[in-house]
Amino acid sequence: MTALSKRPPGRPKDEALQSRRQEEILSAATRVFAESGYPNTDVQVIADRLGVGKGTVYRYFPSKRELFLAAVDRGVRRLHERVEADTANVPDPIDRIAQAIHSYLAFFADNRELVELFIQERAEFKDRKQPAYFEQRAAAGGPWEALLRGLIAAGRLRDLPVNQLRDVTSDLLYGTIFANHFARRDTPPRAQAERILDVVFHGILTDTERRRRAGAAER
Amino acid sequence: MTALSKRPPGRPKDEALQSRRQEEILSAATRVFAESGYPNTDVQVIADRLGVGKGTVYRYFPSKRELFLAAVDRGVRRLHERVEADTANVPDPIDRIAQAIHSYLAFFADNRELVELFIQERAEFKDRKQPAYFEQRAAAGGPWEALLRGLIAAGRLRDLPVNQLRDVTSDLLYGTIFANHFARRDTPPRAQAERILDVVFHGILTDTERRRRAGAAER
Amino acid sequence: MTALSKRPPGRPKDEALQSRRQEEILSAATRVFAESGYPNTDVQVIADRLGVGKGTVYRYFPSKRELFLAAVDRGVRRLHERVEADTANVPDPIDRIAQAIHSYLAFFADNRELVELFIQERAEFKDRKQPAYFEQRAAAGGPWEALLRGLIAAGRLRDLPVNQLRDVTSDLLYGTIFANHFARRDTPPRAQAERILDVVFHGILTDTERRRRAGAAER
Amino acid sequence: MTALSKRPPGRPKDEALQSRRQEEILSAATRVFAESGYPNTDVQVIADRLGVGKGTVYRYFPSKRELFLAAVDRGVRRLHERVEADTANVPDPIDRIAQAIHSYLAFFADNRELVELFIQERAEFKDRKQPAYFEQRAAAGGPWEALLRGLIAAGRLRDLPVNQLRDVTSDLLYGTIFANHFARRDTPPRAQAERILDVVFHGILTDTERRRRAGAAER
DNA sequence: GATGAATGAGGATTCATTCAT
DNA sequence: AATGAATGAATCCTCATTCAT
Repeated sequence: MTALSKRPPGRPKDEALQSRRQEEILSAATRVFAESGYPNTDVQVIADRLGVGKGTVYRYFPSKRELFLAAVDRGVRRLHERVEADTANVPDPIDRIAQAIHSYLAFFADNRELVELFIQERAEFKDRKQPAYFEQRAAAGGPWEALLRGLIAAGRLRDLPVNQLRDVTSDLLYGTIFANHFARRDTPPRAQAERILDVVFHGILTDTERRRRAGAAER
Repeated sequence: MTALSKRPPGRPKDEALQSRRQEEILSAATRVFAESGYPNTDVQVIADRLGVGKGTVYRYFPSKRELFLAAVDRGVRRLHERVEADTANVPDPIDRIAQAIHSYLAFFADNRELVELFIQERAEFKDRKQPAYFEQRAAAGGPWEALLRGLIAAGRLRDLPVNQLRDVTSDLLYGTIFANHFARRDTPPRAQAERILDVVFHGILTDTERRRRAGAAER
Repeated sequence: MTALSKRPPGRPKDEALQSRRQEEILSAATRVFAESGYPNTDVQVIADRLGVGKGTVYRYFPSKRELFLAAVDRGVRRLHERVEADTANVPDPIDRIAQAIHSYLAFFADNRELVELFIQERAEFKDRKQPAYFEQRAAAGGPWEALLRGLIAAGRLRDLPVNQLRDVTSDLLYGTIFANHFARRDTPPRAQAERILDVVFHGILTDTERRRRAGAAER
Repeated sequence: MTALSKRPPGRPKDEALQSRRQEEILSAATRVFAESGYPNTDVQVIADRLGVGKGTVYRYFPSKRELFLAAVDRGVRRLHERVEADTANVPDPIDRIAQAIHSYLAFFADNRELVELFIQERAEFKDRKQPAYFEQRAAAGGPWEALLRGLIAAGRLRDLPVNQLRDVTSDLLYGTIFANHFARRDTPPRAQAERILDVVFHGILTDTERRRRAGAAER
């Protein structure tokens, strides 16, 4: 609202308040859903956690389902923002990949409860065409594919299908955060990122073994 | 029972019936849970699917919860058996790894519903110390670690911590089946296994890039 | 069946076996019902206690309800028989009353579980015109009323309505066995009978007080 | 709340409503439980009787069991209050006893359904250490024992153990209300109290018979 | 006759959602 | 706007009874 616009009569709607409230509710909801699971979560408990009435939660989200999905979407969005922010200023493309992997792991180390939400989304809302996470992954994939293509053209990455590169890496990360969570692993993100990168970049075979297999393949 | 042995009065217990029924119920339950999700599954539906009464299901499993967990455990067991059977006669250890990866992917391609169950187990039964899948993974890990150690000693695998090798590979597979399922990918297991192995064995960098990075690291 | 009667062809029905079985079942049922209460009692448990199949119980009693009521009726009958037997040979009528009271208390001391059954009968089967106990009490009351009338005529009992004498005494006994049971009192029947008789026979007032009240009443 | 105090947002809690509702529910529950018996009572019926939803009943009492026990406790409390109120201003201790007995019988004549509840409590909740009625009886017994002791010291009551006096009287009353209820007797409490008191105060023997027995005892 | 496998009606309880205050 | 009292649809599980063997 600029200084020039006519201020309407009566108490102005406080839009900022609205979205601040919404943010608070989503934050509390994320924690509670992660702790108790979607079906075992009472909306009442979320309200209690916030110190507001149950009706208030319903003023901001029309149903438990919408509240949950909004919490998931918020999580996916925040993940994306984090990775974007952390990689924006990394000049070398391969370093950018490395940084993205580290940011990803660090984000989930800081937001363990989101792993739960992602699982629950899938367990409860099988009707959603695709989980929010995968929608995002598909949507945000373009720039990364371009980056990979560039690296192949530059002779820095092996000439594999871009899809393959992307899927293997994404799946590995995805599996890692699940496994971290389920097996209650507590590896620091930095170390974990390095180990993953070492394998993804160099593979697990020794040079000798690689040559042997290359020879075998030729024959 | 010989002709001479006194037949006890009344209807004889049929032991075979017991376990046949149990198996049938678990199979139907797996499908229904996967389709509808644990909380949305009415035990009545499982019974209907089998053409038996609800009470019959409860004769064999004391609660919906136990039924579900038994279905999960059965799935984990069958996965393990499949991988065991497929790898038992592969002489070369590296081929054995490759075969295990292929079997794993093939198993889940044939039993898509199990991915759902694994998710649901985690979503609903957060109290279980660890999901059945991870318990199994920990329990069955020993032989694979020995195999990896042998390969390192033989100079065929890079001298990385065995843990790292194992976790990265396992996590990658784990992430793959989830992603396959969620993103509704339909890659044939054979092709998918090859792509994964290509990356895991050789990494994604070109030889040139590897040398460059090695040089950079030295300095 | 006399020695002269023609034995019918085929295996003779073993009537004695029938009623022995029935008796066994009632005995077990009495215990289990008393322990667990009617609605919480599984017919299965009664069968287990006897080491027979559930179906067998149903061969002898058409329903859980009938089984329960038969157990109650058996209890009432046995109480009656016990009192009859114990008092039959007591010549003096007042001694006979005293003996009846003692027998009654002794019977319930020996058959605590029957108190439970009487309660449960009333709690569960409010449709029965009157509990079995009270039916019996009404049916068997005649001889006792005659006895009381005789004692009044003989100037040994105060000239009170026979009803009053009977009801007060019966109610006192009835209340006593309930209270014994509920308050887990463990007074020996002999002592308890004596205390009751002392009050019932002589009242609780001193002679002085009785005279005082008699004087007051006259004025 | 003064004009100045800030009224908190939202619908204010109505404390009075709470306890009014609770009382209404207990009253309806008492009637329905008495009519149908605990296990045959559907909470829905209680709600219907009140014209509220089933959920409302559960808002005030966490389970059918708790609701029932609260109804019993309320009954015991009301009985106690009635007797207290009726006897408080009776100066002569023996008259006080007489009044207590009358109040007790009158209370149950007015609240027949409570007899049912007491039975049902015992039949269904055998795990409660002691039925509410007996807990109350033990708890409230002290003053009465003191009163009896005083009367003995004053030479107005026979020198019998206070326990005996109390138990016999209590048991008689207890048995009376049960018998009234079961045998569907409809004696007015005033008349019934008088008959009971007549026996309890003076006993049933004639003076002649008492002397005879005293003489016999001496020899 | 005896048995126990199968059944399904019945009932307690929960909790998302509504709406009067 | 905010609240929390009220609601009733939804669902798990039990167990008396039946009946094939």
